[in-house]
Amino acid sequence: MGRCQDRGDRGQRGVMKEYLREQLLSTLKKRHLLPEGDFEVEMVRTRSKEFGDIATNVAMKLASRLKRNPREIAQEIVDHLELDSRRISKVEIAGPGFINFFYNPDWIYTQLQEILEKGDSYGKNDIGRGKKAQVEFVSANPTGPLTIGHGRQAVLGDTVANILEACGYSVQREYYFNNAGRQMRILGESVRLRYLELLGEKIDFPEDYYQGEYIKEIARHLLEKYGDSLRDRADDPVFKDTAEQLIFEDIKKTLKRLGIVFDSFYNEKSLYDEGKIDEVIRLLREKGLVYEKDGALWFKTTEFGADQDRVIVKSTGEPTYRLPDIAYHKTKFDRGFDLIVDIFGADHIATYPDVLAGVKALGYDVSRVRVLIHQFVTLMEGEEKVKMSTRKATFVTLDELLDRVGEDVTRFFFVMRSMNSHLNFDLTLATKESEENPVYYIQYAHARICNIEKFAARQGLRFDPSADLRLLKEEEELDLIRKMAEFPQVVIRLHETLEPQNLAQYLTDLATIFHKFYYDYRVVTEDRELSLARLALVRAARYVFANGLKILGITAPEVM
RNA sequence: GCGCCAGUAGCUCAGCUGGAUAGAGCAGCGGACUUCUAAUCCGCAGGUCGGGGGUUCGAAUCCCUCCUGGCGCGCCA
Repeated sequence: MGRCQDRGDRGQRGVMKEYLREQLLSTLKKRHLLPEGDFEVEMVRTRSKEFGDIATNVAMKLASRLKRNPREIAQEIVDHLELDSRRISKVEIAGPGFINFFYNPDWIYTQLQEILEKGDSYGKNDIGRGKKAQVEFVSANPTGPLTIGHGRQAVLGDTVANILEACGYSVQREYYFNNAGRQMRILGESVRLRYLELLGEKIDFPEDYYQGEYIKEIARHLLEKYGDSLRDRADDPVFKDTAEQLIFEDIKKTLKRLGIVFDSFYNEKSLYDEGKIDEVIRLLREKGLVYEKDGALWFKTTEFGADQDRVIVKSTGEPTYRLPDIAYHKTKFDRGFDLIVDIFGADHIATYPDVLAGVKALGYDVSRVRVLIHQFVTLMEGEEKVKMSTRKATFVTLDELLDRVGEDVTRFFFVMRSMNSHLNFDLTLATKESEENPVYYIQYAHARICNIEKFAARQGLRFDPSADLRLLKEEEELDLIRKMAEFPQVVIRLHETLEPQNLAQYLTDLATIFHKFYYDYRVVTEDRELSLARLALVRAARYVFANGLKILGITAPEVM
């Protein structure tokens, strides 16, 4: 693991990229083609394999600065470029002036070899080695079951955490909640009223209380446990506390189904109890960043680019939500996280700049914070749009979705699209679509490989790492290796973008190439040596599928 | 009025930070199982990348402007 420098590019492909970049740079210098000022030799992906494995656009970028024909420049570069033929077997000029490089097949085999050697750890890197990261997500107050909307955030957050783990970070998954606010007070009251109803009292249940059936269930639970002894205990915290406890259990159970387990639950209330709220006020006061007006305390967010200052303590003496949020984020820094990821729904788009301004005001390095905003899931019941509200109990729970389409499909569905896009979720089509879900396409590839290995074992053939990989000469075989070799770069890119759909996309592409190979060639043939080489090939593919699916939190079945 | 996100095939969406002929899955049409799993493969059809300007060798991608949809813009959280 020692060879990793602290740069983006790693692995064989990265090494090749650097090699070509250096050779090109020295050729440009030699031919006095290097312009004044900044100039980067850029290596780009090729559109398809007929354009080689990797290309550069330097000739085109130089054309305007040198006022010369790009193809002519490309020709001059190629004529004077000295390359190791063991690495690059062919160089071509194509299109408007691309210089395309073709890897020597030997080089491709070394990439396959690397996958086989690394196995389960292939694709991982140590960008985050020795660093602590925290991902905060879901963070729904325990006022009701998780909905499909929460599901998107839950899966997104957990997948981001998986990505960071694959990059060597030590990751903490945290759930932030508040059990002391108005919402929770109403929750407790809602339960109490339903309890009284069960005791036969006539209750006028307010419209803005929690309407869900689960409130009645909690009330029944109280009735069984305490009988009618709570009838006149209007101020007893037991209503709220029991509701909180039962709902949290429910939430955790749902998350567990998706394979999501939080390392930490952070209660907003503790910020008050431990004096962290007052501390923030004191610090901001010392820095002269707050002032009083109209009986309220204002934070000078305008000094951090906002259009107006914000109230952090109301004239009633109560803090606004901003203050605990800032104090909470302060604890993230104080707890020593090198990378802090916040995942919010689109409705919080306007609040996070205030929070960042707050921690910045306290002297922290805001560049450690990555805020991921995801758009909402629009739930469709056929043509009908369903407005979801926990309060009104017009929601479809995450559990119901899991019952209908299953855990793997749910996870894949929520990360196969960009978080920036609205997700149209037609419930009536969910089950039907799940039968054709692309997640099966990927899982099937993995299962097929497992089956091949079982079949081969029955023929007395087992994966042998010393197989002669040079027997893999077919285009489909080389395509598969090329695609697999991209995997470490994909993970590095995931670390940069934190956009899991890139991985979903990659695995789908890889599965396409694998299935095509499978259809065209048999792994187990009469030719023992070739069979061993192909067994090594599919073993490598199995590693990549399994490693990729693991990051997505999706099972890699051996049989389907 | 202001901010953020989106607008790409009939539908749902990708498009790797400005590259070569814009892709996939559904849906439609036509083919492929005596074979290691047909949850697969092959082919056909489907596009003024919301409209209009601009930047440059080159734009779905960057800038400006307009249109449409979503989410926000509180001494609510």
